[in-house]
Amino acid sequence: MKATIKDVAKLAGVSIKTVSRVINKEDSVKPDTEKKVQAAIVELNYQPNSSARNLAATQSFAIGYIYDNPNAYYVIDMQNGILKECLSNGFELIIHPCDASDKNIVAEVKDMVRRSQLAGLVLSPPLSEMPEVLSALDEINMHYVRILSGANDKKTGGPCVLINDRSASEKITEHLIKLAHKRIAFITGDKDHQSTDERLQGYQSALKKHQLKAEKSLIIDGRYSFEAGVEGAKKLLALKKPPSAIFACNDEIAAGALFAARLMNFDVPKDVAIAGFEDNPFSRQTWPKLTTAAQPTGLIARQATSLLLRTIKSKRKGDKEKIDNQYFEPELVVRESTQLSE
Amino acid sequence: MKATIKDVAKLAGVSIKTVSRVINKEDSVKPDTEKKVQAAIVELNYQPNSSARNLAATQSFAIGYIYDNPNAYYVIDMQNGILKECLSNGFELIIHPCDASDKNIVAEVKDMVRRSQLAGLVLSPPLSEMPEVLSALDEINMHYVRILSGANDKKTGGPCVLINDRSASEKITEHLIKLAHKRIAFITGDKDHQSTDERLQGYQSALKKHQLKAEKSLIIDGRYSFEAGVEGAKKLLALKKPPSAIFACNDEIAAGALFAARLMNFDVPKDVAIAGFEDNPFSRQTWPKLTTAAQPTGLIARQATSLLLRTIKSKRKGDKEKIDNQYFEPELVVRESTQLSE
DNA sequence: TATCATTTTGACAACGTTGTCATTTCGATT
DNA sequence: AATCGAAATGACAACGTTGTCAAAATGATA
Repeated sequence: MKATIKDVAKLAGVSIKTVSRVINKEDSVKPDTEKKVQAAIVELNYQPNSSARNLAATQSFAIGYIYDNPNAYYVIDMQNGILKECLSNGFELIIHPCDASDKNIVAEVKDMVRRSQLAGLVLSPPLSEMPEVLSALDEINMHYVRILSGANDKKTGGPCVLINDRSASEKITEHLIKLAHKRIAFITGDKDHQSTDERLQGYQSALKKHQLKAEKSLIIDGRYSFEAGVEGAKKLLALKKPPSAIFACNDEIAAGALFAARLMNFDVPKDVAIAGFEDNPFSRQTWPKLTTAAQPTGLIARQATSLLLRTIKSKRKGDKEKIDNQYFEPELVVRESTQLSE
Repeated sequence: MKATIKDVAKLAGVSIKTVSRVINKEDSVKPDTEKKVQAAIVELNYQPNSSARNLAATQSFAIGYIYDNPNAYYVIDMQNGILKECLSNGFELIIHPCDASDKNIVAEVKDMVRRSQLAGLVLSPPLSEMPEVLSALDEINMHYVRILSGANDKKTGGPCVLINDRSASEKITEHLIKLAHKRIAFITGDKDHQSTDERLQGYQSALKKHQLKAEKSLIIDGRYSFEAGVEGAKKLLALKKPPSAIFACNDEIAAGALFAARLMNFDVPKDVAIAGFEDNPFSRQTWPKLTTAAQPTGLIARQATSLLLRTIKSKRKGDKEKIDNQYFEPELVVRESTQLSE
């Protein structure tokens, strides 16, 4: 039969409440007592009943991850990272797929938070960038951590993990410039995603830094999709003076560009160099393999979750601990789509 | 403030227990009473507290999805499908990534089931095919539903959703045969995955049916990975008499084969046709696009979950309802990697 | 109308934790 | 040794549901 806290208490010769204190890492337990309790826990292979915990405790031990991201690899990496951090802190994860473009998204999020009695929320783009979602969460006083593109802290409720897409974008652009490209085109992602802005700005600032003209006609409005990449690249390569390099806002677009280049008989990278962003696994499986910028999604997820849990715990204790934002910078990964290896 | 069952009871003018009965769809409630209760539930926007439910009820209202599958798209589709079915039945989903090749996998699964007090488990390949996992679950009397490749019911504990990979594999092979290919090669997936067997058998039986010789040298041992596809296809295309078509055990392998063909200056599909399996999203993003077999993963997941929940509920009531297995057959999707569109 | 079986309802004790507050123990200070 | 304050522990009532079993309402039958 499954051991309860009562059994542990009896075996350790202490009260139920003391065991509870040990489980919750409260600090007013003598080291001696704690050792006894821990031993009993191990001996009985005791696992706290999370339902009972959630019921009795004022706040719950579950956080949520709401995602709307067409990139399955990203979601899985995020999810696994969050889960790891949850597990080592005695929290549970409730996942919830959603459609950010749905008009009822705010109600949906609120509903989910209520139904699952969450203690907090991990938000990734595009949800982490939607003011209406954020203010709804602020209204009901829900903790959340946001993962988003941006170099500096926009003022908001909760803590953030910021990905410096702009700087990484500069790196990619400079890599192309170093390869002597003068006419570098850019295909954007969804207009309302902050990452699109950041990456575009990085591209533009790199051009400026190296005194290259940013031609309007070389910037194509796209979306984060393969098809947008195909279309965008087709337009670019059909120009009277086509660009010698295309920097796509993410790998999917870049894969589309690769496809279009092939279609129009442009050799990559000889006739046109192509670079992506995100280091999606398939960026290693295209021909040629894609130059891109890599971010450690799993790690980012873990750190974000850690931030969130710390916020929750500190609020519970009434601490005024300042939780600092975290910063990440994607790294340049050079592959054959821009530079043939020798 | 959040409404409790007590508030609903008061508003509806009945006892708490009656409300509980309505929530749990027990049958001994008068239609009149039920209507009143439902109205009160709606008016108060009442949501049952799942922790309290799980604590009080003998069995829990949570099921688990354990996955070890390198294909993120598959996992996400599965997960979303399971989640939908859970939501509409008042169940929660606990997800748990794992490594099926880990020696401690059985202990890990058991532990997870205990910790989260699950009512049941959804198993997809390769976990759904591991006897040691299944017997461990049988031992602790845990309900589960298995999703796996196979045409007919292997005797086992729980219900199954069976995917007829063999028949789909025959279809692909016959498609190649109809295109006048005589020497069709096959690159296998992981040896210990049932899907590898099934697909290989489908390939072989199609050859036989059309009186084609199954040359040993044209069957290459691979794994479910891009790299295995590259290597396998390299070997095949380096043969003195290379095959005119390659049928890869899944899309990732096929993408690798495509890569190798390009590397060795074989035009696809003119010099060599290539087909995959699974209809992974990226099979539409390769050059040329991959011919493959598509299965409705989300739907499969929902049906499997429905099967599981029915099993759980019927066992609870002591019913002896027979739960039937479900069958799916992937469909042939013809694209440019085997046949140029006109 | 009286009786009985059946259906429908309700009272109350679980379930396994945490929160609150009272009590005990301990060490330092007089 | 007596006193005090702080640290450590414990007793007991929550938390919001479901299970059990008894009570009330209903309908059928005599």
